[in-house]
Amino acid sequence: MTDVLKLAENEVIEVQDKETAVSPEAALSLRIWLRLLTCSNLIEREIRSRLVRNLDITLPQFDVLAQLERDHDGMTMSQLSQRMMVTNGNVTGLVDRLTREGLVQREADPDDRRSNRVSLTPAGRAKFNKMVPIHHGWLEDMLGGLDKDSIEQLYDHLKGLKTSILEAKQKSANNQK
Amino acid sequence: MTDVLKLAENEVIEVQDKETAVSPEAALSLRIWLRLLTCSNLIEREIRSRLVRNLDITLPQFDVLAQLERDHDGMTMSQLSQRMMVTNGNVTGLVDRLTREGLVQREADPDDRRSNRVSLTPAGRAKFNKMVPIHHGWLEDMLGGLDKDSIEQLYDHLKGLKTSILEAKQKSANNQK
DNA sequence: ATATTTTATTTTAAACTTAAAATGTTAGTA
DNA sequence: TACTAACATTTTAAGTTTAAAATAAAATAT
Repeated sequence: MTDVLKLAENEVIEVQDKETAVSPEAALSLRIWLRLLTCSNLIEREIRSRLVRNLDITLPQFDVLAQLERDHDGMTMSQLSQRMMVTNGNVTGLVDRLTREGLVQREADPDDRRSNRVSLTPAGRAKFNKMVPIHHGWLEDMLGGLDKDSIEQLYDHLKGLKTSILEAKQKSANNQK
Repeated sequence: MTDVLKLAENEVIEVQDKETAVSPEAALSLRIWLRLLTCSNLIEREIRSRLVRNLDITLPQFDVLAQLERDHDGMTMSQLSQRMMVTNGNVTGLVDRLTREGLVQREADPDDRRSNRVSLTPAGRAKFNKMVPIHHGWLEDMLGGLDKDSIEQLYDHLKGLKTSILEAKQKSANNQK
């Protein structure tokens, strides 16, 4: 029930997490979800703490900058919240704090007085560009143990998983009608 | 840059998320991380909202019950936080709220006055057992679009990913020394 | 044109989460 | 024994997150 990881020089570490704490008889769908969650949590926690320690920014704030970076015209609060997969109210607070830091800016949409357009400031863009290669290096470290083939196959299988989830979501949305 | 999902009866939904908002030229390690994160977020958000709506419990609280369910003797706060992959302080609050609800209980460890043992109350165990099959059904829905082979392969590849992440973690821990 | 509904956003309350500091306890050591 | 380090947990401050209610503007229908 415990992952034992063998490393160089006879080092051994034991890992106890959500996934390893589940019996092998448990349904496959549960086990795969827990393994997925464990991987996701491990990466996310590592990136989160490194961002704060080394680059002085929180993970959600980094995510906002990453979403805004590609759209030079900025985007609305709703678009931003949809891309980040969080609620509208959540984005309000994040953009407030980033505005206070001078990294993003809000502008009224001239055509729709309900909407704001949010975009990077030059300072925000500069800071993000400086962080990108460092962030990328961290990911390379964590995924570096996989050979090219495994990565490609994992990538494809995750595509299938994503499709399955979205189809289920769509079906349940239809049932609501 | 947008996922288009084709369903029965010419239905089409468009999805904008972290992953689809990234260019195909981006490094594979970044793309795979974003796809993994998207899958994880989609499942987690769905489970989270269904737990609150249908079973009147939050996801983190459900996670606590799930961890405690297998150990009839309970476990310490530290063990619990390690398994849940969250900080100690986080667990303190969760256990406080669950104790208030009467679903878990704290007991002093007779051998070590620093430690508490946390365990399910009968009410907590009963509630959890009632939730398990429902929770399982939700997962089956979301993963149901995958054939058996794909699932097995995905499961194996995630194992490799997990190992890669843990090895990187171990290496960076060694560099600290 | 007026009423209704939808959309975009913010606000609110409660819970969650982290990192860091603080507290109390145990173990190891000179 | 007294000092020190390690450990288990809680507390604190700041930020994150959700669901739901509130506000305001735009789109639609009658």
